Amino acid sequence: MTLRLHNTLSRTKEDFVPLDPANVRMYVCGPTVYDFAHIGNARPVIVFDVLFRLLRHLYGPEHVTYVRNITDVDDKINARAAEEGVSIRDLTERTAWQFHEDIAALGVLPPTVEPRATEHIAEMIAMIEQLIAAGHAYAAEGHVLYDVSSKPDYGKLARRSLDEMIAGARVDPAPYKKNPMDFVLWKPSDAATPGWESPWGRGRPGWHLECSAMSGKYLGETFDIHGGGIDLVFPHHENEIAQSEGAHHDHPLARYWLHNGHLQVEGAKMSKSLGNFVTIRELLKDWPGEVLRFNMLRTHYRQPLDWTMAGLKESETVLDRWAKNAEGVIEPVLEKNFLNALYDDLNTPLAMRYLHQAPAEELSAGLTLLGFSGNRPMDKSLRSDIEEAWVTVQIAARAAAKKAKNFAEADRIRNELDAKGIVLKDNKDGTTTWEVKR
RNA sequence: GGCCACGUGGCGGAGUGGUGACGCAGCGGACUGCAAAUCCGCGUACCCCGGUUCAAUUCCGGGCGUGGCCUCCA
Repeated sequence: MTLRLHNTLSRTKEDFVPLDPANVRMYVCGPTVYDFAHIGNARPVIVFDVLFRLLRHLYGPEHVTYVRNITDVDDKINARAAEEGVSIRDLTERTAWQFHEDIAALGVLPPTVEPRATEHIAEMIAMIEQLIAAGHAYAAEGHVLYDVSSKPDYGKLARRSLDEMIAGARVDPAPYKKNPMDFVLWKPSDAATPGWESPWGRGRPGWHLECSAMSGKYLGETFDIHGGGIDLVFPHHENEIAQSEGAHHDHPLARYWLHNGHLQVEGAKMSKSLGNFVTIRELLKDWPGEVLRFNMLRTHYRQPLDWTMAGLKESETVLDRWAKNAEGVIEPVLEKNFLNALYDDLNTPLAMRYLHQAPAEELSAGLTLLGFSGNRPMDKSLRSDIEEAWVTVQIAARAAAKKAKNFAEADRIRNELDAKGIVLKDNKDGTTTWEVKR
């Protein structure tokens, strides 16, 4: 069974054949660091982490290069820094740090390379020069713009013609643009805005440029997989293609384009105006990171996902049981049906189906491949107000009461604990364990 | 307005031109002093209307609904 991936370029599933099996290369668009990452941001991070792990399994850990950037130059960053009265550097450093903490809690492996936009300004300027030389870009009033009419296949990823785009455009075209769809590669910065010296004056790069510059630097002109959220198909990825292919003699940028679906929260679009913006950080206060990860993988990555409290509870129920069942496995075994499900365009819900009736060895191996520790202890740290020693004493007292057939006292203790959110479980072997109730 | 996804049982969620995945919840049983946990067993579905077909939840067309993109966005 070979790996098959849904390619946005062709809108079909294709057999995955790497350019170089000794160096499988993947690029995923990372966060713009100006605020806490929300749960929607976590979806591509988790989904492509699973793909990263699967590729490492298939080709060997040392034969996969995964690049995920950090965007630390952006007008939203500038605005937020001004708002908070902090330096841009402080804001981006702090936010990047928070992002790393959050996704580490989700069981996400660090990528091979995590480049930052501000450290690749020279590469971006060089790329602009290549684009101008190739006739794909022009300077105008301190800006440099990409001339979309210079690339006949512009729109091939989004499957939209220039005419359609222009007809649907709702923004006023800037006067210095030759074509309303031309997009910015470089724009001027005033004294208060971060900027770098360039042949076109002091300025800063356009949003799309950094990904082209950094993917080219670390993965070469053509690499295997490019991933991101479905909203990035247009304009971001379309423009990345235009830039990279324009600068690289039309060599294709990436061979497989993968896009994850969006998520909703309790049936509604996540938006600031609805006040239902959920950050990873907030969720981690109430749920173990692995539960969030599990909840994300219960739905196929291309499907829309409704993020709900009920879903999280169900995820925790199943994951707790699995963790218990997989405990103490010495020799994990990857089962064929499970693997084949993942090979079929990362069908994690189907893969989990096989885990449900898998013996402990297969369960353990499956959980590990999906990025779960496989023997997660019950996370009691979420309720710091519970004193474990006291609970242990209460359990002992109840055991004594039961032995003396004083069931009224035994039940009283159990009820008291229950009122504090502690549920007792009498195991078959005569021991009693406890869990935190939700 | 233009382009594009999705619509499966109480809930979540795969998949398939013809035998009702799987999970959660629920119900019944075992176990238990009684429960919980655990184990065994059970039920209910394919948005609407046409079309193609011996046969459609699955293919095609239309409708409705939800969401995405077209402007910063995972």
